[in-house]
Amino acid sequence: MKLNKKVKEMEGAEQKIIAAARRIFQRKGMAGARMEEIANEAGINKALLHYYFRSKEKLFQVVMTEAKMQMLGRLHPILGSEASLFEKIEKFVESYISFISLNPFLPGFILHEINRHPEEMVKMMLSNDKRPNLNKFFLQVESEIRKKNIIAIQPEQLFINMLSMCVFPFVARPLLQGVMNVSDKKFSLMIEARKKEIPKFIINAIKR
Amino acid sequence: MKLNKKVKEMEGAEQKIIAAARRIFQRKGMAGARMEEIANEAGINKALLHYYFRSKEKLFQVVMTEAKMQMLGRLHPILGSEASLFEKIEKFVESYISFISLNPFLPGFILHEINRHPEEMVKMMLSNDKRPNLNKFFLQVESEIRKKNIIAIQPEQLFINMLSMCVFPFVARPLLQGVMNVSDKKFSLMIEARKKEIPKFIINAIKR
DNA sequence: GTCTATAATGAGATAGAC
DNA sequence: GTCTATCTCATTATAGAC
Repeated sequence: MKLNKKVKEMEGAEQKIIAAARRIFQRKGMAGARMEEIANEAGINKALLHYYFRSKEKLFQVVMTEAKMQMLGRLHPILGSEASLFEKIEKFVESYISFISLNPFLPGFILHEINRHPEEMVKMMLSNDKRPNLNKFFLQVESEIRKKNIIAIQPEQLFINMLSMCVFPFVARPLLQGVMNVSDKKFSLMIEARKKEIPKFIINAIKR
Repeated sequence: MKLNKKVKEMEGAEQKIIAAARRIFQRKGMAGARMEEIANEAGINKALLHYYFRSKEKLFQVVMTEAKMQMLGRLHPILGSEASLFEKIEKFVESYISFISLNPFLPGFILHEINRHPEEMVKMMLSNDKRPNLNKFFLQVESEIRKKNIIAIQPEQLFINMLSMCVFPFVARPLLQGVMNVSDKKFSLMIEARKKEIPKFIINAIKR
């Protein structure tokens, strides 16, 4: 779509709009976002939004498609790799938390929008191209169970536990900070610590 | 507000409206909900909504206040009780999952709205009355660590892990089902199983 | 491509009859 | 208390000048 010539600073209006739309949509959701707000955030005019993207819906689709690819695209490479199970868990947690730290509103955004249109959204998430390769991971877990290296656990449950512990703190951050009475600074440190703590926790939980 | 005389079936318009507002707001959020939709869901007229509750905002506050009390009110009784740590974990997980199973959209609703207005919302959540009594739980964890009954772990991290595993599956249900290719029926069974699986998982992870 | 001005629609809120 | 009809304003979208 654009010749990627070193990608200087501002890539023109189109990219500024997408960047702005990302920020606004991710924080407020499709229904809560205002086209004018996005225009202001991008430092341009409302009419330009419609010039580049025909409608709010279209602009939303761009942001959502990108979001979904980022969140799901990261599942495959690691969980489908050839690494050992424990190594895989360590790599996955570390990499997933690192990524979400850079896009903290992404998970909440996706989850909220999916709840508003479960059928279409899920179909859209999975149809396009690469359906996450969880089977390899699941088979590996079952194999380790048979070899008595880990306790008996449904692979799906293990996966849910791992994903929950990685993602939930971001989705629930303000609430958790409020309930536990924790500062921004301390919470960030705790998130950072979780990159190592979660794998330890999981491996402790399942190893024999 | 009403004499609770056996609470027959339909409790009049006011209750029907609240019930409808709950369903719509919880699924679509404040911004995504439509007054007309709520009216239809309640089987009454738009104007009646404004007769009973002056505005959309007021109606929203009713639903949100109720929601917050239900979610946070359940933290104290169990985590602040006199039970042993392991027992407490078992009780909490079982009870929290049971409750959310009956109100599956509640967590996502609260988390989304908090993200839209972090300051006010969190203040509102914690001000009113009972701030969750997590200190007792945290001290208990530290005591068990000193007694070498469990491994060293930051009590906050343990709490986050526990809450994540309980709540996240509901927030992310459609996505998880899509990614793991699991039917409604099977997912419900998995949730039910988690009441026992999560405590086992946690206790395995922390016990010496 | 980018703007200003304006049209078109959507949705919350009110008036007034019954 | 409950309804129909209507008002008002916010927001998406377009027209048209530059």
